[in-house]
Amino acid sequence: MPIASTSRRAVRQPSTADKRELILRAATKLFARRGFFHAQVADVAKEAGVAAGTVYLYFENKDDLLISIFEQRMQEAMAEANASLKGVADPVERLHRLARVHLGHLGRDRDMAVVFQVELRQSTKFMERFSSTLLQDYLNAIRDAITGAQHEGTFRPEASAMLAAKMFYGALDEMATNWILSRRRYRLVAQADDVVDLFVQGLRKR
Amino acid sequence: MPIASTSRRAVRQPSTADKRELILRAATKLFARRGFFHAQVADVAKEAGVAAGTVYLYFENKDDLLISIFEQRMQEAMAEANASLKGVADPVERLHRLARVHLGHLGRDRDMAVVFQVELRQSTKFMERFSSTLLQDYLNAIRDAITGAQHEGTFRPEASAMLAAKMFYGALDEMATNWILSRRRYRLVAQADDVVDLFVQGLRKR
Amino acid sequence: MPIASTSRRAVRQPSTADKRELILRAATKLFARRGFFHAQVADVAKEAGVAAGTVYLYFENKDDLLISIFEQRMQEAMAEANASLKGVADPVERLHRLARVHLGHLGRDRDMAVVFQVELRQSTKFMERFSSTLLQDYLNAIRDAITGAQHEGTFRPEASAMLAAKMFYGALDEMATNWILSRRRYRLVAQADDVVDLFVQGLRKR
Amino acid sequence: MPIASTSRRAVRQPSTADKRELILRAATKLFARRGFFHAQVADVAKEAGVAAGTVYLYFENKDDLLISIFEQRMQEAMAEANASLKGVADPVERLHRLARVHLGHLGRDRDMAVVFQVELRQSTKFMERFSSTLLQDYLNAIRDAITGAQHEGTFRPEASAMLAAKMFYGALDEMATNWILSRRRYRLVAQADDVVDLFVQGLRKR
DNA sequence: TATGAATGAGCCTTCATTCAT
DNA sequence: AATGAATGAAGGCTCATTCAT
Repeated sequence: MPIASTSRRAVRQPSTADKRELILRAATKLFARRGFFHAQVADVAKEAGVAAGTVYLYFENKDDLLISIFEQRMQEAMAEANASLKGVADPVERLHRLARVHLGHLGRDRDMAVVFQVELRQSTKFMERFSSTLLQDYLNAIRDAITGAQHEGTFRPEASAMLAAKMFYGALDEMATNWILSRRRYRLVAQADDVVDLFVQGLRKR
Repeated sequence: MPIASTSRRAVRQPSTADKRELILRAATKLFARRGFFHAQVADVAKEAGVAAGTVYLYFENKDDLLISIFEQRMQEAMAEANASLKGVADPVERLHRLARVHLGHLGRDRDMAVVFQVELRQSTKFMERFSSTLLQDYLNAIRDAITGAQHEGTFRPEASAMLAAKMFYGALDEMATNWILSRRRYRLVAQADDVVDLFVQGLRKR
Repeated sequence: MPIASTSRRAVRQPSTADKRELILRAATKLFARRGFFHAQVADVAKEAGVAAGTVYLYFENKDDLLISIFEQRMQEAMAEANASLKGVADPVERLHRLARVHLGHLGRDRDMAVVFQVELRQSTKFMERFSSTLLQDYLNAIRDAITGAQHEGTFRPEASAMLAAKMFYGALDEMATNWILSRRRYRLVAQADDVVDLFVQGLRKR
Repeated sequence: MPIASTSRRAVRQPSTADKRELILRAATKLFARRGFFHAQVADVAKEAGVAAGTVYLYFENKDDLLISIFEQRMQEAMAEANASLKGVADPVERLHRLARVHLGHLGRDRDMAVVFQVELRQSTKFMERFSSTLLQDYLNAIRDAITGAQHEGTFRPEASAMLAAKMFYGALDEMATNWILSRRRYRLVAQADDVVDLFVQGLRKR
């Protein structure tokens, strides 16, 4: 037993939370590489180093595995976004921060990105669940920044803030999808500022 | 064989092409409503009014059904796009035309839109196939319009045309996805011009 | 091909009804010998000479297999009973006929008897289904014979006809169960008359 | 902790025997309500307020649980029967006593009755075990009473005592099964005397 | 061409049992 | 003695695909 150990966790005895996370990572990897339907629960278990039945001690069923990946990672991304926005008042800067967190988060873990950009969209069931809750919050955050900029006179007041927010999200989403489908290996987050700039400036010469 | 009949089509005997189309429509409907994996080939056959085995006279396998929906409809959309662009020189107008064809095509058949926006994205296998061919052509068409506008001095030359093209596509794609997931029933194509305008003008006040 | 074949059935091409019966017989055999829960559907299929999936073309699920054995055989027994009772007015003789059909039917097919006496009673679900319908009809038939004999003055009027009917059924049922559990091989139906006689005469000396 | 406790039992610390009984009661309840195969050992443990593993400290396996219920309760019933018969010489009265103990015992605990009348009969394995030992003793006791009555001249000598014994048992068994399957709530033991009377008198008018 | 009954590989999930603590 | 997390064998059922007619 280590001297001055600060917690029992230090002895590397995998706790319940550890094992859940372990299975979630294994599922992310296999879902990303084989696709949700072609990945077998037994293989997820093997990848996680546990028995097949163990998966069912931590998750309801195979669907729950996919949903849990989404919820777990989304929650982490939300926390990251909130931290990044804290104390930032300038609407344009807030858009930059949101774009950086969005692409930064996905760009950090390719398997997870594949699950988010591909596997989670395989059925309207998952998509509706996603789009009606967390995505709505995200779109609202974008829209609020845009409205804010309109109120302070930076953005054109006649543009529909919600339409613009969806376009903004769609553009980032497309960047992410392009990244996972591309053979080239580039830093996804590097595109964040350019995307925001183009959205703000528009294409037309002034 | 009828003697003076000009074609067998005249007697409304469903021809080979008719039956293929029939099955494709049935598949589109069921894939859209139940999801590709949950839709059964036997049900597609029943919906089309043929026997299960008949599906395999027209299509290799279940995957081929999905791919064929994509290719068939995409081909039609491409023809529509080319017709719409014919003789139009103004780059900004070309962007408008592309957006209208894109959203117009999807907005005309909800089941087909679901297949395009949801079911076709359920595996990187389909997505890679899609993005490396037809999508590439489409992105190039957008990019060319943008480059054209840059050359004629309408658009800012420093903006990356390819990045802008992807953003443009991503924005339209998001409009389509929002439309199929929304309970509200609105005309998707009506958003085409606003999307293009915002892309061209940008958000910032001049 | 037989010369004077009266029907297509004569060519021994197993028809749908044949296959259903085939599976039912295989299920009866395996359920009787291994028990319903320990018998596997795959083995039933193998015994019937069909693929596992084929069982599900004819039956909903494993439970349905058990229920169908019951309903099929019960229906046959009912027909036999009705034929045997036709034109017989004497109540005591009717009791004899019922007992002979009851024990005769079970005694003719040991596997089926095991399913009826053992496997069908493994859950209140099956038992309630059984006892609330067909068994009720059977008990009523016994009771009616008893009531008839009471009205004509042969049987004591103070005895409860329904209680007596249940006892009568219980006694026959016990004979059947004893028979299938016994190592000795005797003719079950041979006990029918003795059981009825003892019921009618009682044990007490007159 | 009480000061003058005379024994650990006094503080209601469940002893080994207590816990075994606790688990047996829990098993009886769950087997009766869900059926032996659908009841899970883990649920039996939960119902008994112990951990799943604990069940295996007291019983070999799940089958042993069912067998133990049978043996435990049967033993109690046998003791009850012996006490009830003690000092009773009249054969007819002995039959009355046996019937009353039989139906009285089952009628006192519905869950246990379900286990005896339904769950224990789910396989020839259990049934053979049962019928070749305890049931044999019981049948012999009935038969002996009948033979006794025949010797003293009360019962007809030409009736087969063993056949009559089985019929007697079968009739009581049917009463019990009817009781557990009936929605009506009546006292099972109340039927004991009527059953015996009818057996002794017979149906025919004298 | 068309049929649709038959196939059988494949997979999710359950749950009795074990065993390190 | 007691725990309860972990195991992994087992099996019911589905469904894409085939093929004799």
